[in-house]
Amino acid sequence: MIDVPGTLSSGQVFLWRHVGVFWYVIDGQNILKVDDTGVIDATRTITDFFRCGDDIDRMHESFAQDPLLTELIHRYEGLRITNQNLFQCVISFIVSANSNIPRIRRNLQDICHRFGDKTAYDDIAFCLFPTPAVLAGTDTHHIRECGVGYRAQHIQGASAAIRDGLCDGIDRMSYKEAQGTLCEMPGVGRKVADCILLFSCGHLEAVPLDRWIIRVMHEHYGIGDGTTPHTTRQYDILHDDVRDRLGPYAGYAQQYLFKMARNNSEKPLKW
DNA sequence: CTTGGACCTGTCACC
DNA sequence: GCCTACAGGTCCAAG
Repeated sequence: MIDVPGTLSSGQVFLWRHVGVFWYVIDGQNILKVDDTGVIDATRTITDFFRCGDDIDRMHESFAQDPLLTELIHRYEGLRITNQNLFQCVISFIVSANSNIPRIRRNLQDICHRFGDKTAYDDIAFCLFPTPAVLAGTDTHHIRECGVGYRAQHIQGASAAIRDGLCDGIDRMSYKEAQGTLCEMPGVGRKVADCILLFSCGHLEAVPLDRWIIRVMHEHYGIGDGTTPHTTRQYDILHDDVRDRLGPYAGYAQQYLFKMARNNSEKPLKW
């Protein structure tokens, strides 16, 4: 039903551990306990992290006219879009900018170890993700010690914005409205905003256009020229074309294509 | 509105 | 071993 390891290692989620037959996912101040059927317990609230309500059959139907996606939904059966804690998602993708996945994981783990509360669950030690107030009140010099470089200022600024209520009620905003709100934060441009809109706000029409997807859209669909857009205007134009081509489940389509692109790359994945 | 660069840090092909 | 390019982009100053 749900491909838990496949989903957790698909580049949407960075803070999780595989212990025995379970996976433990750090999701803000919450820790989710997961088995191969989905979330089975949590330290605070059991959330619908794997979006079990999504109509997968209907998504398959919407991909019926697309040979590549039709093949990919079978090859990667059970790959899901996640529904993550907003603040952690914001910081995760600010950290992801101009970086790479192994390093993103290290940076986020360091942030938890330095600034998050320590706790235990099933006799296993964990560090939670820090709150907006804690990171907002931390000097950028100390945030920088987590190896995030110039992103430290963005992390601090975005934390302060969220602490002050910028994103309150974002779940009730339209895609464009929420995008505008998110992009007010330092370090959040169109691509990072799309990650947050898709992985935390439930906007399935959001398609994060990273280097991988831009390459795939050019090579397999003839959309765009394969180079990363440099302006928000160029990004928006490309995003509209991609969304129109992939349909109402464009966010899911993006995740399948991203997985394919990474699996096809020569270098072994470092998870 | 478009173009050109800089930017922390780590890893990894090529010299 | 040493040097360069590049990594799930964003921001800022000029043209």
